[in-house]
Amino acid sequence: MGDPLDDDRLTLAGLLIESSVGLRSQLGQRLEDDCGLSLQWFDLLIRLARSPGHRLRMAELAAQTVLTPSGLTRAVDRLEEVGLIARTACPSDRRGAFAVLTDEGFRQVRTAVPIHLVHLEEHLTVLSESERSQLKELLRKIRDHVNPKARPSGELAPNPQP
Amino acid sequence: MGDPLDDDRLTLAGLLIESSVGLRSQLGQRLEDDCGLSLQWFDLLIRLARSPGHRLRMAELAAQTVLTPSGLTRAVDRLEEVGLIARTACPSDRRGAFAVLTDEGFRQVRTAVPIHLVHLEEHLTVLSESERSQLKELLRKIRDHVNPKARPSGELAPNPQP
DNA sequence: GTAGAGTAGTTGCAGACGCAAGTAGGCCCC
DNA sequence: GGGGCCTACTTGCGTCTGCAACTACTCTAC
Repeated sequence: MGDPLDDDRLTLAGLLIESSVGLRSQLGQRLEDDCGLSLQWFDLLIRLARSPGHRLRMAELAAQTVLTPSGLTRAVDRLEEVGLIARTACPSDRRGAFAVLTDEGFRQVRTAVPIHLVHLEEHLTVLSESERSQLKELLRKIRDHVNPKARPSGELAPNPQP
Repeated sequence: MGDPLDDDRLTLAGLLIESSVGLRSQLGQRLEDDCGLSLQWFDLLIRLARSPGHRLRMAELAAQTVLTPSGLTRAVDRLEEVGLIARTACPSDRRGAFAVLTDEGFRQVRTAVPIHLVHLEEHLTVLSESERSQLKELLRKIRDHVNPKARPSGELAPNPQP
């Protein structure tokens, strides 16, 4: 006992990573099968769908997601190639580019979301309603500490602090 | 409201993934800088260090980690190349191989763990002691549902059910 | 206005991964 | 005891990723 190899915090970090990776691979598989979208694409599309004008600056999108700017460039390349999103120039800053959802892109998220929710629910049945909101708040604390930039519209704001 | 694009469960899944990915990149960076180990290597080494005889079958190791068998093969190749682990034949099944920690490998985990714990603690300060154990139990439920195979020694057993 | 510093996004390159096919060994049953 | 089926691990191949270097533009100070 007292062996640092068995420290509780290692267990916690391990569980966080394992559950996230496991969930991602399960959801990704199902989404791919049922909608032909990778989880990554879905993630990008839904973030655009929730943004005003269905558009977001590249940098903003990169900050919200798991990707570096370089990774985002290629991901957007691929999505553009299949016509789900498009790039448009930013009028106020000619260096910048917007990624904007095409109609087809929006149509696809719209149909994918309910299906994805079914998959997700299958994995969340192990948690009660109150456990879910507990978990959400705990994770939010970690996320905000670990990647504060993701917050703006990474997810909808919680009840704001008074 | 009621828009499925804003469903609470999407937020929850998003937070789980974002916090895990964020944590991983932060911890990986620090560990790399301070110990010269990637998080992946550290993960493999510590799993071996906790196993009887500092050894595990390849398949078991693959199940516990984030890797497919093929990915594990290469990861072990690389670790073998730098002398942190070695492969040994399994006497009872000549198809199988054990990955076993070398002395140097064990020495490196031993010194890396306390450093890693410091890094980890920096991110966990946002949670109280009781929040940590709450979070641990919630995540364990998800992990067990999403990747039951990881359980055996993926982490130490919790208080067993009576 | 223009030099210099900083920022947005893209690309060359090398490393790592997963899938599917391959190899080698175990296991069962006739 | 040997054909057929399964399992453990490895390898070929295509894809994706991040880092660092690069281009193009903006902003500040003079």
